[in-house]
Amino acid sequence: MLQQTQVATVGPYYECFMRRFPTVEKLARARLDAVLKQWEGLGYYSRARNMHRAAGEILERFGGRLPETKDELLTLPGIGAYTAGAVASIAFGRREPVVDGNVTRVLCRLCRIQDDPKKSAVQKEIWSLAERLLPAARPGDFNQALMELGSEICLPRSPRCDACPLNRMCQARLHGDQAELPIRSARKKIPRYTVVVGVIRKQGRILIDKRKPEGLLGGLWEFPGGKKKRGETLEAALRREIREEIGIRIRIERRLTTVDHAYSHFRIRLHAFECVYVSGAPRCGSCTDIKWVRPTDLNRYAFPAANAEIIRALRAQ
DNA sequence: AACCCGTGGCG
DNA sequence: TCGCCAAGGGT
Repeated sequence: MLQQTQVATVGPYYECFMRRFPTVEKLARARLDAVLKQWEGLGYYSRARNMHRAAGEILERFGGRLPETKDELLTLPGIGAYTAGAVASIAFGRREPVVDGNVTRVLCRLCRIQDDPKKSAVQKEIWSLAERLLPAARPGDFNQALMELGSEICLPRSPRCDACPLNRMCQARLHGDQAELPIRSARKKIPRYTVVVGVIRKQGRILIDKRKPEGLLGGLWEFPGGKKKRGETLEAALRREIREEIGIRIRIERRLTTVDHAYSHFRIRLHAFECVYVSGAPRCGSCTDIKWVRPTDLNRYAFPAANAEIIRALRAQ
């Protein structure tokens, strides 16, 4: 959960998740849909799918006990260098370093590394540094302290060097360029799309579909729709998408709400329309399941954040 | 190596 | 409104 996600955001999710799946076996035997429902709103849903798979492998290959060595941890889906080091050192007291965004920033400043830390050669250097700095005693505490230093003191924008216990030995601060490190390469421009979806009603029920198991928002439910093409009106785009993807005809009643949303590598403006079913038998184009559900049952399904916003608008009216 | 993959907070 | 960033991993 903590991968690319701040501790404060994870907190409540962790509590609910551990109540629902208190053991590896409970998690392994749960349905993926139930796991995704607990993960709903956290993002990067492949983490949930990987954790579910990992639970199964822990059960089969390790007798239900999480392995303690970094090498064994690395064999589990969703566990990479950082997570393996974190679990081995924090949970099991092994002497393994961790390098996350915080540690990268702290070490780039401490040693005044002026190269792009995304480059693999530089990553190697940072891991090597972290390993050499790591004491034999309480490696987990040391790792957490280093990350905490990064998240609380050695801030990305305006580091609080006055409060930093390492300020006397920080090479970047010695040169006064701590705020410019680590150097970040120019980001690519993010595309923006206009998306239309329909809240389609038929006899008091609403049509939702389940996304493919992999890829963007994999395994989550959504209101059907798709991208608008250039020169197309919103309504025409919606009718086309519903016809192509779901195979039914609808009547568009009115606009429900408009949501601006940013994903990891593009942005959308999402227009949701209230619609009424007209004719045709719903089928799945690229989706894997499709259902008519009662409005009060929407909360049983895992929706992405932008769709949750639409449900809020639905309840508000 | 370069992409893909969410969401919320912050300035 | 926008870019940046977060206890990264998979392909």
